[in-house]
This record gives sequence, structure tokens and C-alpha cells, in this order.
Amino acid sequence: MLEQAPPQTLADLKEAISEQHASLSKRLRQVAQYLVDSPDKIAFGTVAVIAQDAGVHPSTLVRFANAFGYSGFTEMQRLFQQQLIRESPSYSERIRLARESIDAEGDSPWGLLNQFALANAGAIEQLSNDVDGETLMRAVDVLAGAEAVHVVGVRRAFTVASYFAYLLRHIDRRAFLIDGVGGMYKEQYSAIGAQDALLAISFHPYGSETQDAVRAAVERGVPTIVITDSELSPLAPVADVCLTIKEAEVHGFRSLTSTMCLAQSLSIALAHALEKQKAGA
Amino acid sequence: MLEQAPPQTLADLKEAISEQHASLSKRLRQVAQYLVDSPDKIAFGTVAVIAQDAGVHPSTLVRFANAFGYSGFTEMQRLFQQQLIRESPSYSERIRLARESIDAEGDSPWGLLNQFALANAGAIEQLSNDVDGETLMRAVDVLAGAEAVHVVGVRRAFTVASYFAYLLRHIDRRAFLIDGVGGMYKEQYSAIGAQDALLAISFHPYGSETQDAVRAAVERGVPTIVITDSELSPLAPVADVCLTIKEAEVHGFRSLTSTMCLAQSLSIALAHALEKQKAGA
DNA sequence: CCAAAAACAGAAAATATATTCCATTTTATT
DNA sequence: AATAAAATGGAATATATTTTCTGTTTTTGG
Repeated sequence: MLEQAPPQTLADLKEAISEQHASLSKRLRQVAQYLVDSPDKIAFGTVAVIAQDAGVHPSTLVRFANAFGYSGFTEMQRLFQQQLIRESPSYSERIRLARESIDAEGDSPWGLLNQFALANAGAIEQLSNDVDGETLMRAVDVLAGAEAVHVVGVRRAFTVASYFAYLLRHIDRRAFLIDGVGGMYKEQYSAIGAQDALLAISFHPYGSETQDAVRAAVERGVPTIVITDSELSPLAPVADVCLTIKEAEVHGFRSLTSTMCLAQSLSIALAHALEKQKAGA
Repeated sequence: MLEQAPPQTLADLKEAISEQHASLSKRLRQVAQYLVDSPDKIAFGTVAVIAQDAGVHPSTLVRFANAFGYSGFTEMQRLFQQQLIRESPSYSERIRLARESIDAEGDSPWGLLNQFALANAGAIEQLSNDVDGETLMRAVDVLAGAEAVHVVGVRRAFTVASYFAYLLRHIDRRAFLIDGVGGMYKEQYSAIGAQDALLAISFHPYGSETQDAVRAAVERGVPTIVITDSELSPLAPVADVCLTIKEAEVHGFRSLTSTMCLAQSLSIALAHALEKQKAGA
């Protein structure tokens, strides 16, 4: 494979890599993987170091560069270096854009992304301060003790519910997502067994379907965990375990990232707890 | 002038330079000036290039490094390189600390939450660096020009797909979630109209349902946006617009928060674009 | 203004680094 | 299963780069 004009920017190179990826040999694919996964490491190290890190022979790196039309590895490496130089046009341009769009009004897509990213990162950092370790542990206990976990959430909360269902199944818990397919919410939450647990996610304005499901569960003595956005949520008083999450808000739009992060943490914590339980028993 | 322990960070070195600046000889001051003024250029180039750029002899650079206690120029150069590496030590350091503390107190749920929160916050902060503003804008354009938007994603990506569908509907776009209810994936993506657009989310191992949907769309000339986790994704080469997201990873578990943040930003950006479009028309 | 010491530039030597070549292994094809 | 083609790893080579050494120039102190 020979190219006449090798890509002159990292973006172009990545594009070329993704196009030709299928037609590359095993080792060359390995290099491609490393290149796109950790481009930063390419910029500095010597071929020897990079090759070792990527698990290939030095000469493979040179061959890879040649395959994409460069005279050698060094020539290709320049692209990765340029990317890191702060004075590269792209870098200063990006900073300028960020300033402009954040300070001014910022409805450029990238400017918005910046604002959301900043706000969400901040909110997630706060997350572990807001969540009580004790409560979290009780939630894990409930989930660990249940024969099956039913998850409910509508509208915005449905996204989180589906994630929970995915995660729980992934760690070999029996999980049922109450999704209302066929208009059968009632039928679905009526099927919750006495040994099961209900995990409900609900944000303002607190969909009636979720509330109904929680009430039905509580009435039948099914342990219920609620994840919601305020202590004033109608579900907070009735739940066995209640976790309240403060989400980021930009331009009046609430995020979901903190809740998603909690979902993941809770699931992995559950997995650990189950492992320990199995080992102990 | 001889030092026993050379500065180990760029900040320390700069401090040392400013302290000793007065007692340096002419050429050495010249080097100091250059080092402080344009540290980025030091990181890469060879002594020859840097020396020429700074207007001094190569050996002067070596003498300068020796004067501050380094064995040679190369050793000092490392400080400048570390500075440019993106993985800012602050986050990785904090994650390391969090991991340590969790090791101490066992894998408590709250400890895990801490780790995930830190990792996710870090990844989201990185998000806007990794996403190209140009590409983002093209994505908005495609979505703005479509009569209806079909969203597809399976397994882990389904969560994001459902969020996108929710968001798009929320801003009064016609959106259809290809969810495969009733085993009708094929029927669902066959219903995509020529004036519509397809938004596909796919992560490793790249579910076949999503791939089929994208291929069908591309074949029929339907504009397709792909959100994926690597340039090597099989969907990357065929998509009209491809956004690759680097998610946080803790204990081998990939997050979704960065992608969720992108979803939100993209949707709000679309809303803004549509408003502007309506006002202009 | 002169002498001594330090600083300097240039060239040579030493080192490290990338690249090429070739034998061997792996993969694809008949 | 056998052969041809391609890919790979290792060693040798070529190249580039840094560092050291030395004669010369500049600075400093009397």
C-alpha cells in the first residue's frame, strides 16, 4: 500500500487510518489502535519506547508510517507533536472561541459544549459530597438482598432507568425494566414479587406512572429505592432508601450525568458486595 | 555555580532561574530568557534548532543545563515535555489518592463513588478538547436540515439513544427511537425517509443492529451522524459526520457521562440553530 | 591598562536513535 | 496440503543528536 501525499494533519491521519483500518495487517492494526487511543504518548518518546508500550517491534512503527506515505516514523511523529504545541493555530483558536462563547452568549455548538462540560464536571465532582455513604450502603444492601430488581423511570428518568437495567444485567442480577411497552405499566409493576426490590428514578414533575409503581410496591412491602432530585419529591417520604442528586443546570436545562455516575457506582459497588458475599458464604 | 539536586518540575526550575538570573553570564541569561518566554518550543526541537532559535551556540544550552545541576540538556528538556502532556497530573494524582483511600477502607460504595466521580469529571473536562468544533457544527446542520431524526443504539448505547430521542422531542424535533420492540429493527430503520437523518450511537463491540441500520441509511443516501468511541469503529468511515468520544474508565468499566454531556450540548445547540433559522426566515 | 579567570564558539567524539535489510514465520491461495 | 506471497522480528547500518574538549575571546579585578 502506497500513498502519494501523506496526511498533513493529525485529523487527516486519523481519518485515513479509520478508512484503511480494515485492510491493515494484524500488527499494523495494533499500531493503529495505539495511535488513536493514546496519541499524546506518541509525541515525545523514542521509537523504542513507543514500540514497547504498544507491544510491537520498532521496525513495525516505521513500516506503519511508510504505509501511510511518510518517509519514516519521525515525519509522522511531527503531526502528533504539533497537536500538543500550545501555539498551534488550532489551540489558540480553540481557546479564543471558548472565551468568546462563554463570555459573550455562546450559542456556537462548541461554545455550548464547553459550558455544559464545565458545569457537568463541576456537578459530578460535588456528587460524592452530596451523597451520604451510609445511605448508599443501605441501597446496596437492598439490591443485594433482592431476588430480582425492577427498575422504573419515565421521560427524562427513563434514560437512567434503562442504564440501570443494563448495568444490573451486566453484573448478573436479574433486572426488569418497567418500560410500559404496550401500555402495560400497571401489569408490569404488578408482577413485582415479594422477594424483589423496586428501583425508581423520578425527577420533577414526578411522572404519575413512577409514583403509582412505587406506591404499589410499598403497599405490598417490597423494598424500594428512590433516586430523585429533591427532598421534597413526593417519593422521598415513602421510599425505604432515598438518594437525592443535584444535577448541573445550564440555560435552564438539567443534566443527567451525575445520576448516571451514581448509577454506575452503585452497580459496581453492588457487584463487589455480591462477590464478597459469595466468597464469605 | 553548581547545584546538588536539580529542580524536578518546570515550576521549580523557573523559580531557580529567576533567583539566579542576576548572577548568570550574558549568554546564559539569554538562554534563561528564551526558556521562560517560549517553554513550549523547548519540549520538542533538537539542541541545534533550539540554539539557533534562541541565538546561542548549542553547547551553551548544555552548559546552561549543567549550571542548574542537570547531567545534560536532555534531562532538563524532560521537564518541558511533561508540562505539555495532556494528562494533567492533578486529576490522575487525585484519582490515585482516591484509589489508595479505597484500598484502605475496602471497596465501600462511597469510596467507589468517589473514584467514579473524579474520573468522570476529568473525562468531561477533557471532552471539549477532544471534540472538533467544525465537526460539531456539521452535526447540527445535518440535524437541522432533517425532516425527522431517527436514533439508534443498542445495549450500552441504547441509554444514550433514548436520551437523544427524549431531548430531540423536547425541542420539537420529530424523533423516532429505533428500539427494536417486537423484534422489528429492520422494519424500523427501513422506514427512514429520504429527507430524514439517522443518528447512531455505537460503542465497542459495535452491535450488528446499529451497523445494519447505518449501512441501510448510507446506501439510501440518508445523512448519518455517528457517535462512537474510537476512530477505528467500523461505523467511522461510512458516516457523514463522526464524533468520537473518550469516556472515563475505572476498574475496566467504561462510563457514559461524556457522551451524555455531548448529547445534551448537541441538542441545545440544535435548538439555538433552529431558532436562529426561524428568525432569519 | 594588564593579567587572570571565566565564558564562549567551533569541531570532534561519543552516544543514542531511526531506518534498512534479511532470514524466519505467518497467512492466504490453489 | 503445498506453494507463493505477505508480514514480522532481529540484527546491522546509517543517521542524527548530544556532549565533551580545546583554543580563543570576553569579562573582571587590581
